[in-house]
Amino acid sequence: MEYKDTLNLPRTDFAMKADLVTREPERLKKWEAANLYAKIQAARANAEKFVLHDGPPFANGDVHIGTALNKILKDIIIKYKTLRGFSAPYIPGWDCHGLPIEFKVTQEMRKALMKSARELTEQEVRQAGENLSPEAAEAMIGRFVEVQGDRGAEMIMSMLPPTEIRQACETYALKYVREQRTQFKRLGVLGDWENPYLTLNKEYEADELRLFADIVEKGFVYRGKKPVYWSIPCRTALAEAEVEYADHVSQSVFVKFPVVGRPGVNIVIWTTTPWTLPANLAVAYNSTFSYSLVQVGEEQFIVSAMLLSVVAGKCGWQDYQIVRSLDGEHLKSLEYQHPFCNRTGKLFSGDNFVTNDTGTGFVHIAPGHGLDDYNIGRQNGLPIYSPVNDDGALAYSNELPVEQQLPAEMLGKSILEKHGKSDANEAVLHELRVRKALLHQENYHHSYPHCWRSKTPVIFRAMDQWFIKVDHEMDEFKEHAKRRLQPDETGMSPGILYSDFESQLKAGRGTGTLRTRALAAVEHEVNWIPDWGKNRIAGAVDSRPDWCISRQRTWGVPIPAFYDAKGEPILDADIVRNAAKLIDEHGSNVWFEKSASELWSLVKPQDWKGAEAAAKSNDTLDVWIDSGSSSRAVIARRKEISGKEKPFQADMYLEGSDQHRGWFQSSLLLSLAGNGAAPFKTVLTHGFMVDADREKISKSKQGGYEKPQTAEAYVKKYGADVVRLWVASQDFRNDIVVSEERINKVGETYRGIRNALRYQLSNLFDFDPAKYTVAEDQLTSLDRWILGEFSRIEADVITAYDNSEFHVVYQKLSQFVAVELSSIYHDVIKDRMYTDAANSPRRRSTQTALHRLVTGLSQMLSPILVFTADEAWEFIPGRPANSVHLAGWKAGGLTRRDTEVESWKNLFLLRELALPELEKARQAKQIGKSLEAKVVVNGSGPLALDAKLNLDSLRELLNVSQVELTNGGGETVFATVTRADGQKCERCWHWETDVGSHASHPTLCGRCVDAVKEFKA
RNA sequence: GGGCGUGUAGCUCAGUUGGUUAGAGCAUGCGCUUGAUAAGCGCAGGGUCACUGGUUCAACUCCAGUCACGCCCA
Repeated sequence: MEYKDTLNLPRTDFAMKADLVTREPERLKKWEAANLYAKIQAARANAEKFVLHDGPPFANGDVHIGTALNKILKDIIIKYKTLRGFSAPYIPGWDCHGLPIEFKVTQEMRKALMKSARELTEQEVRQAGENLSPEAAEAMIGRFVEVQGDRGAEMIMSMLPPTEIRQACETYALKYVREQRTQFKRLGVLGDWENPYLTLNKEYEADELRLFADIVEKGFVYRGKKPVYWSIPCRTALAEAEVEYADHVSQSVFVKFPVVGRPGVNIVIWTTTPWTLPANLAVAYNSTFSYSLVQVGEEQFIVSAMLLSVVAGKCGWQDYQIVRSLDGEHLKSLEYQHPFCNRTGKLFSGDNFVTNDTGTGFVHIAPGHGLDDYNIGRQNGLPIYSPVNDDGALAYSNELPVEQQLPAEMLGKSILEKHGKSDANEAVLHELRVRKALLHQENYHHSYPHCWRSKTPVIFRAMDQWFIKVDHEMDEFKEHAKRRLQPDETGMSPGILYSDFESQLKAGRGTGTLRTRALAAVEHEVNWIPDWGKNRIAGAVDSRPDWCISRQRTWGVPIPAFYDAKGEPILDADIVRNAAKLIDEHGSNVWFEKSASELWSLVKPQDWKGAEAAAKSNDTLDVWIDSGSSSRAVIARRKEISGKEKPFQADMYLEGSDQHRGWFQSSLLLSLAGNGAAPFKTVLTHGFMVDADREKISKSKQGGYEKPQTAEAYVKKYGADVVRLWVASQDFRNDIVVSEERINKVGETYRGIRNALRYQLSNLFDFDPAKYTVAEDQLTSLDRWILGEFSRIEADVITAYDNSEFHVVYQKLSQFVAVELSSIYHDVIKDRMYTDAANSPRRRSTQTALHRLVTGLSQMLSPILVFTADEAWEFIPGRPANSVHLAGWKAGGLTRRDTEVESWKNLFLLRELALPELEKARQAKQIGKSLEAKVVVNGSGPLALDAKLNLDSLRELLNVSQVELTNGGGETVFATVTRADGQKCERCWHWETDVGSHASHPTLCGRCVDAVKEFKA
């Protein structure tokens, strides 16, 4: 008889090799077939809710590894909360509108047209314009014939109706929604993937406008001017992404501005855009610079001290003398006369853009023609004056009285350059020369923004835009509250809208403006993790200008505004609500399809007393309004996640730290203005992906090798569970390192965990918990020890999960698996598991512990290792649910008596004494494996007493054949090692003195003889 | 350039209110085992706590500055 066959060696089909790349997709299919997400929701139907609201990624391109990180973190939290018994539904979303998509789509269309424009026939162009009005179609063909060739594409594009572009954008966005959805699912993220929220859905658009209507109603929205990029040939405003920088030669000029009340004294200003001088309203200096007043002939000039010699050289000042030096204090009180307009201006400090490396130390300020200029203008109450018309020609503007504006001979002069010169520039320079105000002129080479279509230099030009007023007095809107009595379609009633605001007023907070109210909410009503997030968003809110919400784009939600015959804007809450209803039915294309008069008749309120509309607005809303409206369009709307008291409020938002200025802020401001309170209770942020050198991964390194940036690349190579474990392994509040080394290390840890699970499962092959479970007080001391340790780990892990410190979960669990389990418990129990009789109490005790351990471990791991934990779960005998993701958390550890804990502490002290001795014996070739040894514990005292009382446990813990005690050596306890007595038992490999004394089994020890007798093949 | 962060062994993390020779796991090297075996166990090596200066009897820890990196602005 082969004694080996009488052992209870481990058996399992749970594979050692993970093979995640092929196994995970199979499990995914299984989950989908079983409708796992729906089952989980049903199982938690009546449980307390936890709502994590998904920030929508942009529906463009493959899922980036950083986006995957975000989704995985969200999924870990959702799965953990579910595990702990919460109802935690997850509704994923996508941001679908916006310039990047429109840009890409129109570029593709343009490319296609470019290719074929040469071969297009008039017939084909006619067909392309089929849906246009007859006049528009005629015009299109006319222009096509006129510009046949490459430019034909441009023209056809410019004639394309917005609905066409919008249709193409929608198709594009939906394609990427589908692709990204597949990629997100592959990561193991469970959610309502069949019903995600899309900002292009008509229901979403309608709810967004309903929120907007409330904001309009409360008086937050106004029309004002702001400089935008303007392309003269294309007669359109451009977005940042449509501007490309190219070398350009500008006219750099020094101009003298006479100081009022100081005859002969002049400031010398610098500009590279002379045509903006008619719009000059101020001059900026740098308060940290020193300035010099210099005498040149009859005149005196003020310039930066540092730049004086350069300026003098350029202006040809032969001998000049410094009269005195001046600083910011002197300058801020000065007033100057405009060189050719009938008005004066003042000086302001502009330290962040007035430099000392070029120019004169004074920069001319035209608030209607530059961003720095605009900010200076806004800060100091100057009009945003832009005397330029749509054709890019100088013109009167109604910000200033006509008599203060530019000389009549400049009117109509074009800014557009031809052969490097523009009429407007020439006219201004001529005027300056005539008035002897031009001190110096030269060519200036620099990088300047150009229109991507026409390749001409763009100009900065202030245009009318819609704004949300951030310093709007919020108690003004109490009056508006009385107007609305019925809840709107989003379920938001005036009571909800205003009650919270009232309570804030009573608490002494939130009076004043939207800005101060937002800062109060940031400070008192939202929990920011990590806490510096609070500073971050407070800084953003504190410093932000009014929110410019209009875009001159096609792919977005239309602003349902009109203009009357005089061109005055009409924006009214009821009109917006009616438009919302219309869009709810037909989608926002209706705004682009129907004429102004048709729309007006559809949305005009019955009791309308204002002016009649003559034209409709063609602007769309900033996309940050889209995603920022999700508190209404998603949280309040979806029954499964809407809050009880505040329907629009979620428990948590979780995004990258860049969203403090982005989505967190837009959501907060819109919700405060429109809903009355913050949309989130807790905001959790994570850092960004960086490579092994801690630089951002998009940066391509020397040598040209660029790291894969899509989630798919990593999932295909390592499997989703390893990617997820890697996400969990690092403190995500800092930056996350993505490197081969790191992921490989995590892969090692994964294998360690998987192997521990496998070992436990393989020793439960004959364990039926219903039959063999041993009561807690009957468990062996060793099993009680490991379950006690497990209890400690459980508590730590729960705390770590609750604090969203997944790296602590990772550390605790991986170290527990490596130390307490693998190197101690699993190693020690081999002996009893393999050699005891199958049904012996000692073996069943250990199986009871293993069963509890593997169940608990699978559960604790399930939020992170979503596939592996579920795979292991299927092998657990008598498991309480079909999937690990369906089961509720049940503590697997136990609490031990203090005396027990104390004894075991001592046993481990003894182990620490003995192990080095065993190692020495091994090095000396006295023994090989520990079972060949006998350990003698010498000494007396409590340590020795515990050894005496737990001799069997100690022997197991040391994995030796014999442990003996002697009193020699006094108080100090020490261990000595010798070879074990007796002979090696063939079956259990222990050295025992009774081997040979059993006639039937001469090579076995007594314990094995008994086991063999009981053995049933 | 400004704001907000981060910087502890090769890697990922601990490190309490300042208080012994700064810890853990993994990885590495050397052994043991061959009844978890493309596994398991043991032992060992490895750190100017980014740098500089200051406070203190004492600094990884507190203060100031520098450098590097990230995010957001300009």
